[in-house]
Amino acid sequence: MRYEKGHKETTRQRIVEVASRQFRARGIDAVGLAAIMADAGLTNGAFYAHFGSKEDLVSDVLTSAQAGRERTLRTKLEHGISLDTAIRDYLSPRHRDNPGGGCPTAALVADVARRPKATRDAYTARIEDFVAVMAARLPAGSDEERRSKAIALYGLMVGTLQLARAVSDRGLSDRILASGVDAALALIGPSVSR
Amino acid sequence: MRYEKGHKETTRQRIVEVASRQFRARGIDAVGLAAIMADAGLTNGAFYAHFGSKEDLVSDVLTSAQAGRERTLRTKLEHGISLDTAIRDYLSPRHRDNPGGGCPTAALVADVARRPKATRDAYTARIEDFVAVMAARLPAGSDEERRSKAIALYGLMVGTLQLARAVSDRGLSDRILASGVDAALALIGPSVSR
DNA sequence: CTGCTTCTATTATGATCATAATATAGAATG
DNA sequence: CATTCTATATTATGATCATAATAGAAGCAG
Repeated sequence: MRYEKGHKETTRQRIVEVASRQFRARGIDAVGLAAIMADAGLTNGAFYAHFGSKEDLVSDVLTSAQAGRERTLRTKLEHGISLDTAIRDYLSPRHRDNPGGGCPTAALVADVARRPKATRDAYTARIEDFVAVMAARLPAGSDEERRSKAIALYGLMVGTLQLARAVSDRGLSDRILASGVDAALALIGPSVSR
Repeated sequence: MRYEKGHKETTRQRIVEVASRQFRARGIDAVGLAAIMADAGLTNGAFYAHFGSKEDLVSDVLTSAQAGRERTLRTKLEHGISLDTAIRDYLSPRHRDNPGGGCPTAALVADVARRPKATRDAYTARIEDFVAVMAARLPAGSDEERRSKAIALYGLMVGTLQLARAVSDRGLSDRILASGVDAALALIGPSVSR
């Protein structure tokens, strides 16, 4: 049947959103197209009306999820929320316990490293933008120094969150998060609004 | 046919080693048992003479790989290699370009977070030991302070290496590694042998 | 040197995978 | 109002998945 115009775009976005959540929660390779489509209220075969391949979807998901994260961070920072607070939110039990709705990089970096070049190209561009947003908020230093610090800070946050998620002992996991916060704040140096 | 005693244990170890490399290189879910067994010079069905399930193998691989890493680090440190050097080795292009032979945590943490409790329990114990080895080499501070720093340091190293691997731009990747080294050294503070 | 035992191979299972061809409903277009 | 167009459904493809049952070959115990 033919649907009202705009329907296809809506459906496509729904597929991306559903896939985004499932990929982050269960890993890219662990999620089949059938599961994604069923969750989007469609069947198997409808997938190829929207994407050329699963890899195309993966690329789309990574791009939109990371761009969404960047937008959220920028909005927060523009509304006066400190970088310190953003770091504490990132390394919070709430974020740790919600991988499906959380940072796509923390959930999928290792997976990204194994994907074809086209996918990694798209991801790389989003990472550069994201790091730039963080760097702009860092106190003191040359542009290159701030950029370097932002990169390491992001690496610290991503790695720490992943460790906190992997470990099965709740107490240890909490301490991992706390250690990450301490180190992150030490790394960015004395900030105006602590 | 019946083989000389000890043969089974040898074969089992070979399976673990092959799986360890493949898991780190391609991700746990992306590697099938058939590929592992073929690479070990055996066929599909021989697997269940050695392991009860794929998950048992995963648990074994994580444990042995992380324990191996800890042993290597401890040996290095005991032979007078500085923590700084160990960090530089970890965040080197060589390590980045050899995921299959590198740190199992950098390659598989996110995967571990999605595994059943038994697997995560085994992994958690290995991580605690690993962090203890690092903490023992940190300068100054109380035991708890050193432990906290060691955790964050490991998180920083893991996350940075992952970012360097995911990004498709070689120059950016190199800069990510360099930023990670700078931040790591800053984090551990002034050390005796820089 | 015969027969038991054990490790591995062979083969089979049904499920699920990504991908694709065909079918159909119904809105858009004339 | 008839026709064309298209988003989705249905169904099928062959590959590969983890797991399992059966078979066979050879070291070792008697």
